Amino acid sequence: MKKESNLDSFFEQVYAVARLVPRGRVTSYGAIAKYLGTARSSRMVGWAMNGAHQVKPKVPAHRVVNRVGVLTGKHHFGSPTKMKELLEKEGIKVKNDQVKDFKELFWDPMKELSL
DNA sequence: CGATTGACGTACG
DNA sequence: TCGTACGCCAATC
Repeated sequence: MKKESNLDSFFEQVYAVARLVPRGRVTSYGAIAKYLGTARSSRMVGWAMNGAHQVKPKVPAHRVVNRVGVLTGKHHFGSPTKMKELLEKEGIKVKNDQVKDFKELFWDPMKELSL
């Protein structure tokens, strides 16, 4: 069985960065997309997350939100509140499906990994 | 096979 | 400054 999911696919790159997000931190689709050089293909990052649950190891997609810190993909975690629960469990405060202090909790791959 | 949608973001008016 | 339009690429209908 051949698996081309070896950093070859754009999705795998997204998974790699998402997995690098430290606990208690969050990042945005655009940040990952831009880090990969496809800032305009931010949508693809979201699509990649679509398979994040079936990837191994599992990808902490709950730490990935849109650029405003809104849990846009909360509905894809099985339950519309699962994402919020996971974030709060990591110490991240979520209010109205929105991450509090998102700017402070924001984990920029380009800045952290490029440092 | 063609059109539409989708976990977003940037550009333009 | 706020609102609207477009782009991106893949999957689904």
